[in-house]
Amino acid sequence: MAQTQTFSKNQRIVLDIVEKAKGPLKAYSILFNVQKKGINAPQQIYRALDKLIEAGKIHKIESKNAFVACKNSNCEVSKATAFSICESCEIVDEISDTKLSKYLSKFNHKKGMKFKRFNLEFFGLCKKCKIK
Amino acid sequence: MAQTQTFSKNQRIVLDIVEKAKGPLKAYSILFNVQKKGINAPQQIYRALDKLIEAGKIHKIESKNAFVACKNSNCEVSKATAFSICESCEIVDEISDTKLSKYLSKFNHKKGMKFKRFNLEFFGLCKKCKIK
DNA sequence: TAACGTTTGTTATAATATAACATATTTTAG
DNA sequence: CTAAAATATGTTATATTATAACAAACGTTA
Ligand SMILES: [Zn+2]
Ligand SMILES: [Zn+2]
Ligand SMILES: [Zn+2]
Ligand SMILES: [Zn+2]
Repeated sequence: MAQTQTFSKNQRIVLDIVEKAKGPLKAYSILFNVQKKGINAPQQIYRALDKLIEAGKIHKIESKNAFVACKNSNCEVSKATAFSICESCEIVDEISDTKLSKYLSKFNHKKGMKFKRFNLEFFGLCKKCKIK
Repeated sequence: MAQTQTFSKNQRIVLDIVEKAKGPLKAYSILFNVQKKGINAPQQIYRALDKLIEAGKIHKIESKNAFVACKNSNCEVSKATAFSICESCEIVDEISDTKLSKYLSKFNHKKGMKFKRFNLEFFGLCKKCKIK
């Protein structure tokens, strides 16, 4: 069972914004959104993000330098993340597919490297953008 | 069969540096390396990189903002890339595993999204770094 | 309450990437 | 061959993303 974790003030503020967002948020857009709450500097955002990522509550979409809330509560997804990304509208969806996750977690490189973690990003066109 | 492609002067210079490098290179490190060859501005590097990536000769390691030469000549890997990354020494290795590639290329998201491309990054400790 | 680790606030700066515009070069088509 | 179009280059400036460094406050524990 996953440990219930307590977060600090800034961490809660950042998590809240990211969870309420419809899509991935950039760090500076988070900053802009929380300036009324007394957070003034990028450091404060990046520090909160670091902790939240470590805790698995937030993931970074590496190809976009943006951040999304984890959809899979109580799972170890921060070590096994997969996303689908629409190249047109940029919508991002976290993929939770047990088979895929198991397949990749078992995958081992020939060169003797044992993997601790992976991140997979799929790109394409979402349903809506295909129609247009 | 893959088309033999001709590259422009700057593109060849950048490709050459990246191919000769032992590991991933950052854009500004490429820039530094080619200043004696008359390339002076980041734009010139990024433009060359864009073309080379499109051509599948170079891949971007998204989690590191760095660039590596493609190991798999004559294949369509730019649409199906996988890398192993050592978290200690940061060595990067392009994975060419037909099964893995097929498995992921066939993978389709439930939400009706058809994927065109994916990028997978595995993290762990390489052989050398495990011993230390 | 003292010591320690964590979080915060703040200023400054580093690192990564793109915009915009003027030229030059190469390719294509009439 | 030659005008037009497409591609590539050079250059300056700027935008975006991320970290360094340091001082102060807070929270926990011994
Ligand atoms: Zn998740
Ligand atoms: Zn879309
Ligand atoms: Zn490749
Ligand atoms: Zn290593």
